[in-house]
Amino acid sequence: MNQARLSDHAYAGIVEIINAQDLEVGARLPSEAALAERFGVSRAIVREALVRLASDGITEARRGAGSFVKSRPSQRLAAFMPATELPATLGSYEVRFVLEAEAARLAATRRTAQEMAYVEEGMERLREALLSSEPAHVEDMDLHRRIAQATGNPAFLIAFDALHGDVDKIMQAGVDISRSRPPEVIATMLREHEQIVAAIRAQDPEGAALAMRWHLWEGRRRLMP
Amino acid sequence: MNQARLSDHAYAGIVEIINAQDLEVGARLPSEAALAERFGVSRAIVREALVRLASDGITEARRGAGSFVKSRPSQRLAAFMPATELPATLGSYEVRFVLEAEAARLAATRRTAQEMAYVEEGMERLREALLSSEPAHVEDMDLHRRIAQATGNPAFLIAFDALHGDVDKIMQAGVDISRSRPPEVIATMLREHEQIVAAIRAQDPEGAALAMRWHLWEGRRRLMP
DNA sequence: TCCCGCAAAGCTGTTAGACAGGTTATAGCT
DNA sequence: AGCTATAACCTGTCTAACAGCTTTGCGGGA
Repeated sequence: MNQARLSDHAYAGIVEIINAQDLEVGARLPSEAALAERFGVSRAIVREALVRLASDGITEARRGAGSFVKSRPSQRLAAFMPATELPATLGSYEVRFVLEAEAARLAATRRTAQEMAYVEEGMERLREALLSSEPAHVEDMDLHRRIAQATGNPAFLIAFDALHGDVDKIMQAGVDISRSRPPEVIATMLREHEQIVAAIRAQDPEGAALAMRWHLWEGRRRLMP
Repeated sequence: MNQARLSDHAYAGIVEIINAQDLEVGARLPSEAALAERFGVSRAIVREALVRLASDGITEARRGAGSFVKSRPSQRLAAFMPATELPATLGSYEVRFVLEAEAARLAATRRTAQEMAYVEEGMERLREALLSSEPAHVEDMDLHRRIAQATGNPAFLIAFDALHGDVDKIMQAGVDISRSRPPEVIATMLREHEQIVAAIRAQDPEGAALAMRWHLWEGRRRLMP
């Protein structure tokens, strides 16, 4: 791993100030200079942390006035709680069931020819990766992502990418397991994906949603029988 | 709106470099000094952008070596495409339908007494805010968030928070509209929320999901009749 | 010719100080 | 008391510099 930047400490420190001092939404943070002194770093470092906090929607800076709390970070996990602490093998699947099944349904409904080609390309890559019996979790996730994209609705990608870390972890685990397993498992995974893509190709919304749900369900079972 | 920071331009500029020059994952970006010169800003600004890009998982900095592409941002919209450019009034709703309906269902299934109290508290705040005929979009969103939290599954919160910006924008618009509307609209919104909470209280999964879907559907209709 | 080692150049990480331009609070005047 | 001007403070940005790490390239030895 990369060693932590000072601005990461500043980021965490500011979050802790908000939580520990129970700053309400709208409350003003200490000035950049004050924060710099408190953390024993330069103002530039504090600014790097504040820019991240602002882009994470936690704070908001008003020129000349100060930085203000925009939303309490107390339960905003994404930014600083590592994915390992989530009940990932179960938790993320629950969200993926509904999210990706709906994405598959919509992709089947209104994919353009171009989006379909993009999905097919992802399927082809996954096929090659699986048949070479190499770890294929990157290609796997990429195909799911392409399907989300084929909905034409960026909001699906936003939600998908937010879960990216967890999804990644799950698939990594899935690969580690399936690699030490008979090849029929790999063939099954391939078939499941092909059914999803086929339904999208055939513009069959219910079939696509069903195939996606089945695939995710089986995937979870493979992980924790 | 707040006027844009220079680091926002730098952020978008770097993203564009990656896309336009088709930099593969692992490719090296121009040095901070080079980027600063290209954008006509100081190195500090470029660093603020790079820290954000790194925290967004798009780039990775290696001390002494440079910054490298970690994942292609081509379609990672969340970070730099302003929510206004999304088909928010439609797009985000599509995701919220499935996501929040499922959250309501699960909340009804396995909420603890403590989580229920947390939801009730959010409902009470929303009631007060609506009855005082003040803008209540913060309380509105907060209640939805508490329901997502009552699932006990952090992944729902992650997905919810990812859509936070859009949801916020939608609700803001909703408030702006409903404030200039007859009070029966406000009463209706209140009733819809109360039905959702009541279903969760009664541990009625299907009722909760249905009420949530109805509420979101009506909410969208109120925005774009 | 090929390989190894070392030095130089380049890069990120961080600091200090400065100034422009905006906001807030205060002191003084009416 | 109410208003206004001004001073104090804050964010946004720039410049210059240095520490520590990595890569490059050159030169010498085998």
